[in-house]
Amino acid sequence: MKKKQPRTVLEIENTVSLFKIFSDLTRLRILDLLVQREYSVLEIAETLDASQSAISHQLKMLRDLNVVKTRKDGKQIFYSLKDKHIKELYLVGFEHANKCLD
Amino acid sequence: MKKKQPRTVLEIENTVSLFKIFSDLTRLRILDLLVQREYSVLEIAETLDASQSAISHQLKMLRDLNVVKTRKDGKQIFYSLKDKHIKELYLVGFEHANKCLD
DNA sequence: TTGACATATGATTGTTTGTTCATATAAAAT
DNA sequence: ATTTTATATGAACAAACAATCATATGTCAA
Repeated sequence: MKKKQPRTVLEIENTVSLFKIFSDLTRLRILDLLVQREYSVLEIAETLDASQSAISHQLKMLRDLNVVKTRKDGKQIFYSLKDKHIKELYLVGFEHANKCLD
Repeated sequence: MKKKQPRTVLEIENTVSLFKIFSDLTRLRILDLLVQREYSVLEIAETLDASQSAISHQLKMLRDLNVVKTRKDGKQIFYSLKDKHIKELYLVGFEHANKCLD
C-alpha cells in the first residue's frame, strides 16, 4: 500500500527541522567527518581549522537535536553519529547536489 | 566501482546550498504543493494563507536557484518543479523526518 | 594542590534571512 | 482609456543564527 498523500503542516515542520541541521557549512563538515568515524572536539576543530568554541557550540546543538552521541575518555569527549538516518540523508543530499549539478 | 571517499569543501558547500532550499517552512510548503502539480502565485498564497509578496519573493529565490520553472498564461504565472531531483530529496527527507522520528 | 589540558557555555556582535509595505509592471476587462 | 487583476521587486525592519571572547568546569599529571 502507498503512503497517504496529504502531508500536514506539522510533518512539514519536522522536515524543515531536519533539513536545517544540514544547512550550515560548519555543521555539515562536522557531520562529514562523523560519517567516517568518531572524533574528539579538538580533532574536529583542528581538521576544520575552526575554533574550539565554535565547534563545541555546534556539537551542543547537534547533541540537543539528537543527532550525535558522546563517549567520554579521560579529558576527551568523542562524538559520533547516533544512527544512520542522518548519514543516509546526508549522502543522498550530497549525491543530488553534486552528481545532479544544474 | 565505489565512489571516491574524500569529499571536498566545495562539494560540501554545494550540499549546504541544496539543503538550505529546504530549510524554511514557507519554501518547503510551496515545494510540497508543487510536488503534486503546478500552481499560480495566488493559488499558493491562498492555500498557505500567506501574502502574495512573501510567496513571490520565495518563488523568485526558487527560480534563481533553478528549482522551479514558470509558465505564463494571460495574467497568471504558473510555477512547477524543474526536475525530479528536488522532489526526490524532499520525499526522502520527509520520510526520514517523520517515519524515523526520534 | 597547582598547573596544564579538554570541553562547555553565557554574553555580545555581526550577518543572514524572511516578511511587510509600498510601488512598479503588465495583461485583461469594462 | 481607465480600472481591475496578477505578479514582481526594492527598501526597511525584525528575528534567527553563528562566531568570538571571556570564563567556567572538569580531569589528569607533576
